[in-house]
Amino acid sequence: MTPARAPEVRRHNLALLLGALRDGPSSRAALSASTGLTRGTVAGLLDPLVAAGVLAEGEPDRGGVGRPGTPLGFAGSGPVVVAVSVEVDGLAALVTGLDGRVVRRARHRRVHRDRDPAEVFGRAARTARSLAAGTGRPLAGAGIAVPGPVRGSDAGAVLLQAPNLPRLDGCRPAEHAAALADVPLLVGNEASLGALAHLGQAEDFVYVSADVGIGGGIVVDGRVLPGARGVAGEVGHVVIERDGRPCGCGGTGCVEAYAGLTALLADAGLPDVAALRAAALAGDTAATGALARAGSALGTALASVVHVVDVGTVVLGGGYAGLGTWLVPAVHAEMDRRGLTAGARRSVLVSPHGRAATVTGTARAVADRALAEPDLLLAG
Amino acid sequence: MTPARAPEVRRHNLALLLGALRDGPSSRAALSASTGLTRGTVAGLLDPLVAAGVLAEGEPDRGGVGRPGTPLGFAGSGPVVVAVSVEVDGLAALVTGLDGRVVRRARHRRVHRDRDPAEVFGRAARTARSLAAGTGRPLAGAGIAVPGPVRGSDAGAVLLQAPNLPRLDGCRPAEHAAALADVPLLVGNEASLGALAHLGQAEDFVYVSADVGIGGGIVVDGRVLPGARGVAGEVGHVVIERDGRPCGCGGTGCVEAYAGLTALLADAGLPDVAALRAAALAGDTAATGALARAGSALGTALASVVHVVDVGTVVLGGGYAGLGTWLVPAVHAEMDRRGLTAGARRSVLVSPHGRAATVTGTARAVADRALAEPDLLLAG
DNA sequence: TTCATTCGTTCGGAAGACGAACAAACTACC
DNA sequence: GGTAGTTTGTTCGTCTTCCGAACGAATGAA
Repeated sequence: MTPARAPEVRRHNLALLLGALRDGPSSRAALSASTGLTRGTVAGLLDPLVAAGVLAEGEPDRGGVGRPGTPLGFAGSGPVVVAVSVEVDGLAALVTGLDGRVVRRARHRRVHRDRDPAEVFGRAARTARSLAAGTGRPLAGAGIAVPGPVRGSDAGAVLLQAPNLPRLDGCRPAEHAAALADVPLLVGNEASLGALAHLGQAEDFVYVSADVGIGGGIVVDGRVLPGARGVAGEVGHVVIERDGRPCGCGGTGCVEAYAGLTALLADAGLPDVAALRAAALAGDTAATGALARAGSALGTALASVVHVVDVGTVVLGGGYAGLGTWLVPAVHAEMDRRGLTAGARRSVLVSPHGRAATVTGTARAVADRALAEPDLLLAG
Repeated sequence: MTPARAPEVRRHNLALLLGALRDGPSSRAALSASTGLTRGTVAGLLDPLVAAGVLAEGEPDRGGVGRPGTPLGFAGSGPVVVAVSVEVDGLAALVTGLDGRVVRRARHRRVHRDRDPAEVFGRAARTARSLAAGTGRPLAGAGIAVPGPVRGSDAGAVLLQAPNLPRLDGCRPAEHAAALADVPLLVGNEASLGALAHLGQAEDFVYVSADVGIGGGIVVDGRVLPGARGVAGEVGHVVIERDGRPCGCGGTGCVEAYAGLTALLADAGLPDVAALRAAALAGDTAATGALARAGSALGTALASVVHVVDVGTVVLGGGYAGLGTWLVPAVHAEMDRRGLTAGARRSVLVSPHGRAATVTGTARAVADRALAEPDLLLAG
C-alpha cells in the first residue's frame, strides 16, 4: 500500500469518469449524476482532456426540457492503443481507440520457429508501431501477447517458456521491442489477455482457448486472475484421468491430451480444424463423435476449474470457437452431470471473436491501463 | 467504483498506518519512514485513536542517538474481535486483539444435527458475545464461520448449503445472531476463512482442509479468492478420475472420494484419525499405505488447482494437519511428477493451527475489516 | 413573450497532506 | 560536567482537491 494524497484523489476520480465514458458519450451533468461527483468537479477534471484533444464535445443533445447538455466522448482523433500478438505462424495486430473502437487491423503470416527473440519481437514491435502510425493519431500504449506463461506484466516481464517457439524461452520481450520503447508497454500471455475480450458478455468467467495446447484465462470481478508466477489459467494441464494418456508436461491424464486440437484431430482422423468443421457439418459421425468425446473431456476439466474459482460462465474460444455447435452441448452435459448447474445456473458460451480475441483483449488491457493513469494522456 | 474525497484519503492512510502497526509497536517517526507519510500527518491520524484508547504509547525506546521515540501499539485494553465457528459437533470461539493477539479461547461440544438455524446461530452468537464480554474490552466486530458455501460476506450472507447440517440449508446466519447484532458481522465459509490463518507463512497458497469433505481456500495477494457465488476453493470436487468412484455431489472421481477422511479411514480400516495416526506412527503398513494413496490422490487434484490459480504453496490443514508426516511426501511426489516444481519451486506445508485454523483465520478477517474502517473504532 | 428547467461555470469554504521551523530529549565528546 | 549534534514530536502556513451555493445560458412549455 502506498499513501494517498490529493493527486491520488484526482487520479481516482478521473479514472472513474473515463471508465464511465467508455460506455459512450455523456454530458457533464449526466456524468455527475452517475458518478456522484459535482458538476463543477466533473468539468474541472475533464476540461483539460478536452483541451488536449483526448476528449471531444459532441452536438448538444436537445430533446428534453431545459438547457441541453453537450455530450463528451473520446475524440475521433485522440490517442489510440496498439496490440500485437505473436503466434506460431504469424503476427496479428490491432489498433483501437481508448473506448475500444477498432481503428485498424492487420495479420501477417510469418514463420517464427527458429527465429531468435530479437527478430521476433523486433518485427512485432515495428509492425505494431507502423500500424499505429498509419492512423495519424498519438499512441498512448502498446501491448504484446505471447504464446506462453509470463512473469510480470510491464516492460520487465519475462516469457518463461514458449512451448512451440523454444528459442524464445526465458527472454524479455520488451528488450527487443525498441520500436515501442517510448510508450507504456504491457506484456502478457495470449490466453489470459484473450479472456478480457469477453468482458461485456459476463462479469466472471473462464475463457478456454485451444491452440496447439489449451490455454485459458480466469476473470473475476472484471479482472484477470493474476497468479503469482504468471501461469494462472493453464487449463490444459488440469487432470481428468490420473493414469491416463501421457502429456508433454511430463504428467499423465491432462485434458490437453484428450481435448487439445492435436488429440481432437487425431481422434477424428482429419488434418485441420477446417476439415473437422466441414465433416461435422456434413454429419460425419467420426467427426461428431470425436467432438463429443473432446467436449466431454473438456467439461470434466472445467467442472474442476469452476469448483475451484467459482465463476458462472465458461467461454470457449480460439480453435474451439468454430466448433461450438458440437462442443457446447457435450461440455454442458458433462458439467450438468457433475452438479454444477443445479442451484447456480452456469452457462457455456462460444467466443464471438475467434482468433481475434487475443488482440482484442490485449488492446482492452492496454486501454484500461492508460485510462487508469490519465496524467500520461495529457503529456502525450 | 465510488468517488474519492478527502475523508477517503484519511481512511486510506489510517488503514495504512494500522496495518503497519499490526507487525508490532512503532514510533511515529518510524511509521513516517515506513509509510511515506509526514511525521505530522502520522501524529494527526493516530492521536485520536490514542485518546480513544485503541492505541497506547509505550515506554520511550532509548538506546540510539537522538531523542528516543515513543512506540505506539494496540492498547492492551483496546477493542477486541470475536470469531465463532459452527462445526458439526460443537462450537469453537476465539477473542483476539486487533493485532491478532489471542485473548481468550473456548470450545464447546454440542450436537448440531437436527437443530434449526435459530438454535444453532442463536447459541453461537451468545457464546461469542459472552466470551468477548468476559474480557471487559469493547467489541469491534464479530465473525461466524459456517460449514458450507456462503453467498455474500456481511449480515445479509446466505448459507447456501450445509452438507452435514441440512436443516441450515439456505438460512441467513446473521438473522439469528441477535446477540451480535450491534457489531459489524462477517459470515464466511469455514475453510475459506481458515486459509487466512496462514497468511504469515506464505503470500499466496492453497489451503486444503479435510473434515467430512474436503474444503479449501485460495489466497492470492494476501486476500481470499472471493468467487462470484461464494463457493470458491471447493477443492473436494476436483476430478482426478473421470469415471472413478461415485461422489456425494452426483459426479464421479472427485478427490473427496479418494482422499476425504471418510475414504481414507475406510481404506485404512480404522475408525478415526487418532487411530490412523497411532497406527502410522507404529509403522502399520496398512495405515501408511492408505496415507500414501490418499496423498497421491490429493497431489493430483492439487496439481490441477495449482495450474489454474498458480500459487506457490500448498498448506494442508484441518484433519490433515496431524497426518502431514505421511501425506506431505506423497503430495509432493505427485506434484513433482506433474512438472510443478521444476522451474518455480512449490512447497507443501502442514498447518500449525490444526482445527483452530478456522477461528484464527476468521478473527483475522474480522480484524482486517475493522482496521479498514477505522472510524468505527472511534465511535465504539 | 415569459416562466420553469436543466446545464455549465464561478467562487468561497473545508478537509487533509506537505514542508519548514521549533522545542524537547537524548547521546557523544571534549 | 558542559556543549554540540541528532532525532523526535508538534505547530503553522501553503497547496491541492472537492463540495455547495449562486449565477448566467440555453431550451421547451404556457
